[in-house]
Amino acid sequence: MIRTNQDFIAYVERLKKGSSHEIDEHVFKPKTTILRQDKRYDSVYLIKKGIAKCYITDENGKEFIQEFLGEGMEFGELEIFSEKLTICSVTSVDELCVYSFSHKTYKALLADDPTFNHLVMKALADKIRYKAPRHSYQHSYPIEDNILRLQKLFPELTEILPKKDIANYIGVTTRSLNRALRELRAKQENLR
Amino acid sequence: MIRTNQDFIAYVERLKKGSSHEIDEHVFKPKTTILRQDKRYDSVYLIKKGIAKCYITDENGKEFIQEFLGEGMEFGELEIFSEKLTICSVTSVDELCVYSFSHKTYKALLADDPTFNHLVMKALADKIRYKAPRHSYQHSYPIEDNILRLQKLFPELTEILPKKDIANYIGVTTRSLNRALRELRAKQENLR
DNA sequence: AGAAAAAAAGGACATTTGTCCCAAGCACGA
DNA sequence: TCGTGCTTGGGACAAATGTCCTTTTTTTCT
Repeated sequence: MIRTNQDFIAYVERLKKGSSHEIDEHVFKPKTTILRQDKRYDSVYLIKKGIAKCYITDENGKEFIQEFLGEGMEFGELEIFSEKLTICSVTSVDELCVYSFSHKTYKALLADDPTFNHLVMKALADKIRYKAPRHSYQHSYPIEDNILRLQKLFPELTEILPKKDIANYIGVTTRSLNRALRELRAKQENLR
Repeated sequence: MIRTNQDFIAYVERLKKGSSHEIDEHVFKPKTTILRQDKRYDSVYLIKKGIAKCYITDENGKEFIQEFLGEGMEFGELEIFSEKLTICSVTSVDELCVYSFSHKTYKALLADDPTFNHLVMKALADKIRYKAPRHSYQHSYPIEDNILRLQKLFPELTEILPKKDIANYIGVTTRSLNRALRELRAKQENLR
């Protein structure tokens, strides 16, 4: 659920030391919104440390969380390829350290550095691979199954995130999430 | 809903005429399954003409349609970047004409042809952009709204596709789709 | 520390969607 | 041309989820 990409971060750190490219560093406080849906930006970010949530808000104000980004994941890169507005808002969950590239630098790297090019391409492909089964799974299984799956994959996450985020990630209301959690607890009582 | 990419097809046709690369052509009959989920393949396909559906089947046999691919859309390309199994099955809806590249050829083009490289990258980025709001929308709105949206975007599609596919695309059962359609009809009666 | 705001939990009820059926229409192959 | 098997349409009921609201607890800010 929290996605990472060690290869990418390792390579960018190497690049930055080489210092032939301008790569900046930033630190954002928890709960800072870095990208806002439907705006235009001129930077691409790569997460060095921390967790960010990437989400869409619809007209009714409902949030739908696309993914949680961890070390080595980038955001703001889609706008390099089609000169459009950002589709997702991105907000830091805890303290977030990032590397940032201007569009200019990023494009230059894509064009001149085959390794970088390949890493970006792979990262895009992985985002697609990741999303496909996820939405399918969420549709096909009851909330309880989704919770169990999540708790198995990221036991620690339930501690960090507010219930609302977990609900938005699964795509249900907080009420439904609570109900499901209670039923799970009841079942575990019964087992003892 | 049926996605296309004219730039890509135009460029590949130009490439093929140049004939320095091996690009084959294939025609598939309607309802032919070209890729099967969880198998391994050695080709990438680009649609020249026709429509294909791209879907995931879960353990219970439920299909969830990811997207409908039209002219200029590719499939089987994700496996170039991570040497994994295919995540989606792909089946022709009507007669389907495709160009096909061996992985070897495709990789060579990616490495040596910057225009091709850029087109592929943009295509990947667009797939991500496309999926994000779609799943969010489907979750947040009732079936009726999803149908109306679909009918507005692709009035012809309702003719070509069996109801089951439309339901699978929206992510509901055929029963629910029918119910929603009937209610829509009733509402339109009332207006007159 | 104390007030205000946000998060968590859950009751009661409404609505949506799914499941399980059955029946009619149509389509394609033996 | 006659079946056999999809596709379509819908009834009846069950289950899941959402909405609205209230209460309690926790966090945050001054």
